[in-house]
This record gives sequence, structure tokens and C-alpha cells, in this order.
Amino acid sequence: MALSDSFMLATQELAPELGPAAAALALLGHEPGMPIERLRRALGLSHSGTVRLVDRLVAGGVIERHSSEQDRRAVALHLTKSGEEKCAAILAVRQQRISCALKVLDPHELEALGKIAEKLLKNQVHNLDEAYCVCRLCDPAACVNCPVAAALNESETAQKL
Amino acid sequence: MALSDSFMLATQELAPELGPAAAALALLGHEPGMPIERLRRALGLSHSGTVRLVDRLVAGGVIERHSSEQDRRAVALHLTKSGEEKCAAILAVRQQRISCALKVLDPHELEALGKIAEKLLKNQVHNLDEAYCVCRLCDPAACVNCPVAAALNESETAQKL
DNA sequence: AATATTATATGCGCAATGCATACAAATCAA
DNA sequence: TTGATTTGTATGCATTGCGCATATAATATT
Repeated sequence: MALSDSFMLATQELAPELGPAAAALALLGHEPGMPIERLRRALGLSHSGTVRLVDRLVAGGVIERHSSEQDRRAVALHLTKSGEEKCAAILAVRQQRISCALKVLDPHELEALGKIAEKLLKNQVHNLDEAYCVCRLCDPAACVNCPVAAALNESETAQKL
Repeated sequence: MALSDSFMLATQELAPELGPAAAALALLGHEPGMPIERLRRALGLSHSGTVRLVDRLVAGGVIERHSSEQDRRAVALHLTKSGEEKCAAILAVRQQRISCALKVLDPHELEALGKIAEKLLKNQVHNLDEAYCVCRLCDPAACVNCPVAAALNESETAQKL
């Protein structure tokens, strides 16, 4: 138990968040056209905070505000070319840090950790907001058989949302 | 691998940091008399940022600046009565969240996770600063056979810090 | 004794957040 | 349809927390 505590902290240390910007880019790379409100819930910010974050990212030339097709008050956020490059770089660094940390594990341990992680995740995700929250910095290319998506499908079939 | 990514994120979500204040209290609870500079390195803040944090915590009545015995320029930070209560509450909430997240694991998996965590941690800690960094929110009472301390002892005997 | 390093403190500006408010579009009620 | 409620976005305002540069005192080094 105490060891797991420390492990969780260690994993936190491994992902040096420079604020929510990196997560926003990763999320938009994952799901282009996401509206501000969904981004807000995924990042856990206030509304104005999210709008200002989007302002900064637009000013920085990494994302664009498009008008949404389905909802004319909503904004459809998209990565620009430069934003996609940034996003790829963020995911690459992340991947590199993680594999560096995990390289001390032998294949058997890695397998065990994967199983355990899947179990923990499935138990943790109950709705769409929490799913996006967990997937904030996930690399959709690397995340085969995403357990979050699986957990969501289950709860969808079970209780219709 | 992809699952481990998600797992690390999930663990992050579990520990809702309200900024470095909680970690500061936990660290001071762990090692009373700690000077500002060590706190600074453990929290990864700038110096002024740490001083201001200490100011706020002092103003909030949870810690006190004492004068250090060994070094007359240094400050010895101590928790007040109220600070110790806060610290205990923080560690308790943390403990509760973690055990809640881990309760889906069977004893065998818990054991495996512990082993894996220990291995990862030992590999991650190379010096005293990193050790404090990892132990930021650890509960010293719960952390029996702290792998960080063990890793430090090893490197000390090996290369005399 | 003179210099360099270390620990702390503070003035200053900035960046990021939240609250309250406003407005437009969509949904719901009657 | 009309009117009321909810939802998505935007902005003015204040606050907060941070880092940089600088200053001072104590320790370490030479």
C-alpha cells in the first residue's frame, strides 16, 4: 500500500505538466472539433479559464475556432498544422519518459502492470467526462484496446448513457 | 504500455493537488525543522515562490518560522498544532482515495503492484532532492520499508553522496 | 582578511485562474 | 407559436501564485 502511494507520486513526477495546454492539444488531436465545454470538463477548469486558454492557444497559432455544424452557439476547436506538430512532440516526449521509467521492468512485470492498470481504470471511469479526463494525454495511436472506451461501452449498454 | 500510460494518468486524477501547500505540510510533518531551500527543491518551485508559500502558510497559522540551530541564516520550518491537524487530514484523505481506487485489486495483484512500484521507485531516485520529491505526500507511518530511503542508503554507501 | 557561496527576503511585473455578468442558440413548457 | 429554462460562449474585473532580478546576512573558501 505504502509502496503504491509512492509509485503514484513517482508517476506524477514523470509527467511534468506545464499547465493544461499540453493536455488540451492532446485532447484536440484525439478528437478534432471538440467544443470548449467538453474541453473544460476534461481539464477541470472554470469556463472563463478554458476560454482564455483557448484564446492563448489560438493566439499561439496552434488551434483554431471553427463554427460547429450541429450547434451554432458551440465552437469547434481544431489543431492547426503547427498544433499537430506540437501535439506529436508532446506525445513523443511523454512516450519517451514513460518507456524510460518502465525499462527496468522485465516483460512479465510489464504484462502484470498492464493488467492491473486496465482493472484500475475500468473501475475508475463512470461517465464521459471522467473518460476524457483520463484520456487527457493519451496517445490514441499507442492506446490499442483503450480500456476507457471499453468501460464506457459497457455502461452505455447497461444504463443508456 | 498504452495501458500503463492511462494508469499513470488515472493516479494523477486521484490526487487532486490544491497546489503545493498540501505537499509542503506533508513534508514538514515528515521532517520538522526543514529549511526553505530543501522545501523548495522538493516542491520544484522557485525560491521566491517558496518563500511566498511559506509566508501564506505562516499567515494561515499552519506553520512557523523558527531559527535554525546549525545555520543562523536558515529557517527551521515547523508545523503548528493546527498544521499537524491539517497534515493528518491531508494524509487521511489521500489514504482513503488510494485504498478506494485499489480495492478492486485482489491480494495477489496488490502484492504484484507493490513489487513493481518498489522496482520503479528505486530506479527513479538518485539523490536526496529526488527522494524528497517522491516522498512529498507520503505518509511516513504507512510507508514501512520506504524504498526511497533504501535507494538512498545504497547510493550513499556506493559513492558517498 | 578578502572572496565566493548559500539561505532567505522583497519589489516588481506577468500569466493564469475564478467570479459575476452578458448574450446567443437550443430545448422545454404551456 | 410563445415564453421560460438550459446550454455554450465571451468578457470585465480582481486575485493569486509564480519567476526574475536584486538585496542582505551568514557561512564557506582561499
